[in-house]
Amino acid sequence: MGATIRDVAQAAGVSVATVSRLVNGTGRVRDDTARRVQTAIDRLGFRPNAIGRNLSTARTRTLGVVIPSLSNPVFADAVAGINAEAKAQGYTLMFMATDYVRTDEQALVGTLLAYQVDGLILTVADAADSPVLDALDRDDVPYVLIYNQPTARNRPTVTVDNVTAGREVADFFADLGHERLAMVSGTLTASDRARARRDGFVAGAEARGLAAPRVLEVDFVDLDADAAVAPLFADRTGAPTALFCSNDLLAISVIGALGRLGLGVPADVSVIGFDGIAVGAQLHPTLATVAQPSREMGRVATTRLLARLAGETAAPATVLPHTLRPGESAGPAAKPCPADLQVPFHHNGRSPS
Amino acid sequence: MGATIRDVAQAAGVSVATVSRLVNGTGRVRDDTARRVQTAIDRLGFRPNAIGRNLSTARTRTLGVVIPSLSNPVFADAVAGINAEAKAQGYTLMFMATDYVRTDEQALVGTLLAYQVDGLILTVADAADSPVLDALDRDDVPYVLIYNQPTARNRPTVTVDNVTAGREVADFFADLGHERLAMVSGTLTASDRARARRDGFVAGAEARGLAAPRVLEVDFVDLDADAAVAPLFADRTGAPTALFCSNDLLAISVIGALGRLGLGVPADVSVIGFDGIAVGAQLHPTLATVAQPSREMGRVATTRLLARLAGETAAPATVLPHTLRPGESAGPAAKPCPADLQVPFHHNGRSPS
DNA sequence: GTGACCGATGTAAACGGTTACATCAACGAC
DNA sequence: GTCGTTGATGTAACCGTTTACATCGGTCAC
Repeated sequence: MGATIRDVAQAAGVSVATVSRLVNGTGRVRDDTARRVQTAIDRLGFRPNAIGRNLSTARTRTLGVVIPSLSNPVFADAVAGINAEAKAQGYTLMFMATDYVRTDEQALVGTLLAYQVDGLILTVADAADSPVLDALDRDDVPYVLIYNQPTARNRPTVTVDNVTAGREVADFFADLGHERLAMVSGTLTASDRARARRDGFVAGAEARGLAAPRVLEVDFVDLDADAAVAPLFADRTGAPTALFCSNDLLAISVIGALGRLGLGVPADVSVIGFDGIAVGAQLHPTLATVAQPSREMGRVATTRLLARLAGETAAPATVLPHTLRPGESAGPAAKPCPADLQVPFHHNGRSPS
Repeated sequence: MGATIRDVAQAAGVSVATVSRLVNGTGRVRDDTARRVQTAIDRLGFRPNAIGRNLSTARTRTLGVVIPSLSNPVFADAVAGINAEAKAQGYTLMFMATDYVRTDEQALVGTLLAYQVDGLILTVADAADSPVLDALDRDDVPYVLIYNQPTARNRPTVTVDNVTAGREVADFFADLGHERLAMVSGTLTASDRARARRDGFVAGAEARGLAAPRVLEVDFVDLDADAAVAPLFADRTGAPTALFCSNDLLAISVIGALGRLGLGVPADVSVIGFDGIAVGAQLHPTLATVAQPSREMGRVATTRLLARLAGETAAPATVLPHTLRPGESAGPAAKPCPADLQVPFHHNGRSPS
């Protein structure tokens, strides 16, 4: 296809070493020689083959990224941040999505490593119990985790404090007068951070003297929100008045399902999500959420990884600040007067058959 | 870092050729030899270096992807489709986002080519006028466009029929009784498809005997929706009652801005978007939109690209079906004065029944 | 004039695979 | 016994770079 360095060298009447030196700016080249070589480069449309370069330098200036899914804006944002920082430093990304199939992590990372990526940025299902990470540690491959919960293994991680955030959500609800809390979470075994959020939430509820929140685990990948949410409200009198969803996408689906169940948000049920995806602020009602600085997390993770590649050793965990962002979807608990309790359900337009 | 094929060969007491043949399944290897080699591979944790392989085979089994942004779910969905198909065929992705900076396209594609991607899938600002595509054509680099508008150059493209879709939106509004239409679009020069949608929309309005829609061009990247939308409604009597937004993200922002202007959707203004991103169906009001099969577009584009890599030549443009998906954000025009009601000065071509 | 030094450039050996071709043993046909 | 064939394996060139080291004028101090 393209011209090689040898073609250029021949055309310019110099050796390949001279061309290489000029192209990379290593070593000095006399001005008139440089001009001659440059002319040849332009004429032949020479573009150095990165593969050849990588092979001889054993570095690719490529970063591997493995995330659960691109369809969730929270990951798309992080990747955007990674991409921006990587680009700024002259690195290119190769990325793969696991689609939440935990057992695929290994193979994806394997592929990336075969391509000799210089380092990896990943979100795994569970950082505390991960064959992939064990393998990376064993082979001394540089990597940084994002979103994952920091563990006793002291793996390099960029994250928010999920436990505290969960606790704050419980406080938030308690401050609004809610007494019966619940959580709707994606598969807990597939997400260490969801577990952390739950732990904080449950602990927070307990600290405020509230009944232990019911925790509903749903299949986030192909979600039937209506069916998933229904059981929570089968028993009307004991039904929760405040729902913590483990992520915003889930919260949005849940709010839709609640509407179809005839439950108003926030009139009957308050809902808060997690992530702070941009679209949440555009919803009606606007989505209350715990916002994570996703783009920034991607940026910081990249910075840390590149620092590590440059030989520096850094702290195991970087914790970035989260923000509990109130929204119209979460309001004060309905006054617990008996009258209210009798009319908790207004059915939607569909005529009963 | 890892063991090389030579290490394995030595450990197993065979030549590198034998190891290579076993690993790739090319050529026969005696059973006991195979076992010996396999043992060595396992023991050393040998993983073939893709760089070395690529250099000698001149193929990388890597696809380059260039899209405007990952933050727009419509592109994230397409990438998910590309990723799925590529993975299924044993290809890996390298991708880059232009962040709508048109002049960056060239450099990004250049980087990808330096990495010797086997082919490219891209969405450029304007397929009819694109130095990047000219260069790719000249160098005979295989690529497939997605989302872009097919042009006279017959470049391989996977898309929906944006013009027809735009016309259908005008029809849709007209059928609902709207008479004053407008469009809010991202920068037209940065998007050939936005132009096509506008052209169809304007033509459709004309065909129905409506006044030419006002077309508002906004900076989509950092959008101040409130300021952008305001001028349309400065004169409230002449203000449009139906708004076509060139994409869903824009529509969502516009709906928010309308609310802050005190305008109800759809009571005062009907809004329809374009793309069919999943979150639209979860909004309140649900977002009317022209849905494109984004994931499928990514999948098909990948299939076509891989076919091209396998030597097949395919049709220039694949047009996938779009769907005008009604939603609560678009409703009948508010009844004007009774006099107007009696004088329907347009009809839809079908005979009244 | 000689030797040290210097800057510009060339030579050739990696890097880690693939693969055309060579080699070699075993076997059967004659 | 010779020859041809076949299957298993080895040898070494090659892919496109980088780079340590060699080379070669020229300049300068003495």
